[in-house]
Amino acid sequence: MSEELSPRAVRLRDAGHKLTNARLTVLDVLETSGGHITSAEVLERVSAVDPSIGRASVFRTLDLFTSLSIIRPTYIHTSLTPTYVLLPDGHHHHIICTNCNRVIEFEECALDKMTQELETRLHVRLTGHLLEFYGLCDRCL
Amino acid sequence: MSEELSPRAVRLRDAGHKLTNARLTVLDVLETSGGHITSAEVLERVSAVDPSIGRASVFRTLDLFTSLSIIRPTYIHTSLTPTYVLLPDGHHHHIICTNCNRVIEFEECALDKMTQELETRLHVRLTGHLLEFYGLCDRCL
DNA sequence: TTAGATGCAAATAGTTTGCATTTGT
DNA sequence: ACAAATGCAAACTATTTGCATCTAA
Repeated sequence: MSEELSPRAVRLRDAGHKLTNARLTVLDVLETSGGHITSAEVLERVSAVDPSIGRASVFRTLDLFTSLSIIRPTYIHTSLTPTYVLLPDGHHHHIICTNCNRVIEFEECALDKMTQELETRLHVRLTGHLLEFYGLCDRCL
Repeated sequence: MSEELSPRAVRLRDAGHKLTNARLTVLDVLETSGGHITSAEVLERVSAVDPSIGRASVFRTLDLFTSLSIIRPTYIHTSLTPTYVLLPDGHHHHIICTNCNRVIEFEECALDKMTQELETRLHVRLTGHLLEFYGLCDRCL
């Protein structure tokens, strides 16, 4: 089985985890999802690709990826289900419209200095971040 | 019933919602909780204060407060339960240790300019934000 | 070879809903 | 007075667990 390994798959393997079919499939679904996806959608797409992969493994994989900071669960509007956000380079930024729940993504990086400052001041090692803004989008103003 | 109204209670009333016993109790529990609290803890403390308040009302209130940006659900470590974070002045910042799940809060405000820049560039009105960093705390390094 | 990961199905837990009743304004 | 909110309990849905089996390294 010699597919191209995505950088995240390498990260996974380097952290000492096996590159199983279930994990690689979930990873691929996440990576081709555009960045925001609910667990229900992951389940659906995974079993479209390979129906033999069980629900439990998908959840176990999502938990594993979360603990590795590969993804991050966040709330968009459903209270019952989180949305998983891929953390592309260990970070992610978006705006959530509190009226229509639209998600607007944006790029920035004023946080690099802040990261360094916090690492020094608080004696921590930071590997990623999520920045969410809440407000009204142009359509809802 | 003429208690002192907290600024958030005023905000609630001004948004056209009734100041019911259930809502004021949930608000008080949140405000005296230190800022991070799960729905289970809210339920527990609310019914310790007034056992006649039903579960459903607590959830309805948490949803209402979320939609008003009074609180924000976020994931700390359980995948099944979110943690509600009070948004003190419409924003909140913390670091989550991905090893021990400790939450470290910090102050900052380099985001004010970013907020203004985004409002202009993307034609949105922003009312709050949540900034989460992930990494290892001093005890886990 | 073997620790780690899986799939299944049943169990669990958290949240939501419908509706008759109550309450804030 | 009356729309809005409530409490109850049942219904629902998402997630987790235990365990025998399988598989990547």
